[in-house]
Amino acid sequence: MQRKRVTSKDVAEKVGVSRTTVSLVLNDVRGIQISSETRQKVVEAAKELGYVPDATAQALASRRTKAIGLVLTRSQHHIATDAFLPKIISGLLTTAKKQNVRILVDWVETEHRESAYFELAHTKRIDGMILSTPRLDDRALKALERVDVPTVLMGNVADLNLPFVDVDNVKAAEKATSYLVELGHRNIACISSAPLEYTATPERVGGYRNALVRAGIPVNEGLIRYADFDPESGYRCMKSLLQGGERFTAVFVASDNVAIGAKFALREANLHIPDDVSLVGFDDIPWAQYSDPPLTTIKLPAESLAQSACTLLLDLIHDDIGNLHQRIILDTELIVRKSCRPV
Amino acid sequence: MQRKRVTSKDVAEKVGVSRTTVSLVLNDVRGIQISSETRQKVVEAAKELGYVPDATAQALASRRTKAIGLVLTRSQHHIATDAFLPKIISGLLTTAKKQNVRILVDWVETEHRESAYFELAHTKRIDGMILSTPRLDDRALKALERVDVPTVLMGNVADLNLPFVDVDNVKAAEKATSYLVELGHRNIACISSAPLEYTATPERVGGYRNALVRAGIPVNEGLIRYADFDPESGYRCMKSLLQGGERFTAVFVASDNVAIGAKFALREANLHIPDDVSLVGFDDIPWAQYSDPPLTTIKLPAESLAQSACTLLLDLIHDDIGNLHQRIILDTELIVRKSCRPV
DNA sequence: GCGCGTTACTAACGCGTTTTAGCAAAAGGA
DNA sequence: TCCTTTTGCTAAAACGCGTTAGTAACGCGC
Repeated sequence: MQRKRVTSKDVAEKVGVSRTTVSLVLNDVRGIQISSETRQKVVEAAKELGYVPDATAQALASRRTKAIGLVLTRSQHHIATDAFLPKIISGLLTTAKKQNVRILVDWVETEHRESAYFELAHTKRIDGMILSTPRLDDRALKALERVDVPTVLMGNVADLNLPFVDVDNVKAAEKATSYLVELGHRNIACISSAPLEYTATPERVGGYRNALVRAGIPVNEGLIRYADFDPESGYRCMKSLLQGGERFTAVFVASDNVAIGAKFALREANLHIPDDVSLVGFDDIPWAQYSDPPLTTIKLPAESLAQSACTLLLDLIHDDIGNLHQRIILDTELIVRKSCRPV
Repeated sequence: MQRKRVTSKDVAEKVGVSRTTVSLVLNDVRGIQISSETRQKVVEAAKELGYVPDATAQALASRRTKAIGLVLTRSQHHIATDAFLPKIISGLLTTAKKQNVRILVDWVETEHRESAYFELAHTKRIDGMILSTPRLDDRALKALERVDVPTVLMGNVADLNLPFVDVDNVKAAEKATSYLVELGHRNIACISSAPLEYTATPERVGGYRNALVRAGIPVNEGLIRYADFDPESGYRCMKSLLQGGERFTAVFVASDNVAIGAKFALREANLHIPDDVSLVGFDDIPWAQYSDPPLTTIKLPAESLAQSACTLLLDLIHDDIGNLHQRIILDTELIVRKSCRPV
């Protein structure tokens, strides 16, 4: 079955034209004159022979790989339990497909980040890259500013001059917390989605603080815990909160995935939602609406986020220069379900 | 910052040798004689100049892209809600990284599958591919047998002569169902993970049937429902079961993700787990152990599955001929938690 | 019948590697 | 001394495409 590869040369010979003509026709190059008769013959011959251009040769010649990288920087364990990744990939896939671009998932290990970004850029396997959940302390990121590969971040890093796509985490967290305040809660705890190095964390916890301050409620640091993405960390945080001695009637958990564990800890302590404790989540993962009771949460438009990131990146790649530091902020929405009640 | 690309020519000139020598040294080609003095000089010069080989040129010349494809065939919605994908990706990433191979996620739309597989193969962007959750009616799969790109399936298709990696779904489902039988249940319902076209479905439902038959319990077709991967379909199936009039005291749900929805339907009907209904799941997604009550389920080694698939594929790529029809079956384990009780 | 513009192509180079074939010098053996 | 190996390297040919510069043929106006 190892029938020989069909190259553009074969097509050219079959029609009796040059390879150049074949290339011009098939790539639909504008501003070039080829009789529609020849065009048709080329197209037909190509189809007949089953000609599929060799992607690597194309890439070498055109200096475009038609592939973009999704770069993950977290640990293997965190990737495996990331309730979010499927949506990102789905979003990326849909807009990439439309533009006839492929997606390369790459994983940069925590240890040698600096050189990894550098290599990623110089290897030229991809035309651009999307970095998900950047960290504040990622010094390697700074290097990216000077690297010539278009990059967009999913999630903002304040003092970095790169284009990014994000939601307004501060506002979203405020919304969630204010909702609890409006229900009359005054002792509201907070469990973050991740450690402080991840940019979304200070933003969301900040929003929580803002909401309290605005309502004239003093912020009690003893009611704040920092989780680490997965349910297990949520479980630990909630237990710590419960054992901490500080009283609370509501909790804002800045990640639904974390909330899964947090909820379990409440249950274990024989506390009921929403009767004993009100709970607001963040993300609106599929589980949220089938949770018992259905979880009130902030809906984070993950797929749109990915799609925007992808579109922005592709613009960047084609413009070469254009919107060098564009920022896209998407809206979030509070989905009220049944995990909260008035005090 | 557009400093010129460093090519192997630059390295060669700096050391005063030919490009060939540079290539031989840097690729550590065996059976070739180069003085260790020259070797060292080349390595140093490469590092000094920051030489990173151009992946596309490498691919064109060596006819190896050092990339494998993960091909998804389901709908966008199903990809977005796939609680499984992160583990697959994590598993793939770890073994791929070790072998210095990249992962390309590709999505073949349902409509034009046949040509899509063909193109994927001839494009030569990838050295091989992994197909996840194949479907029985995928006629395009047959074409894959004759295509010259190494392929491994995650999930078996009985009459297909391709290497695959899978768990013994029949046995696993038997294990789960038998567990319920042993607890004294006789009216056991079953909700599948997916429609019948997906190969795991008939296998798992088959295992459920086997267990009943072996215990001398007649199979009641009215107690079987077919879900569609996501929680929502699980919710629908359970509701349908509840409204179906047939009595049951236990349910085997062949997917934890589906169980999320099924559980919600039970709750809505004011039925308690395990007091009113015992529940066994399948997959052991992170949620399972933090569910209330913690879900007894079959642990499907997703990451190992992905790793095996990746290893097998890479073997196939390198051997060219070797284990052409290898099959790897991984073990599953029943994780007993608290969602079941004796009648 | 000459100049000029347009139409419809092609020759040839470039992309940055890997790979094949081979060669000069040094070493070893008789 | 002459012949054969071995050692250490190189020149040149792929690899399969994109692209630039250029040209042949033709029509048209004068």
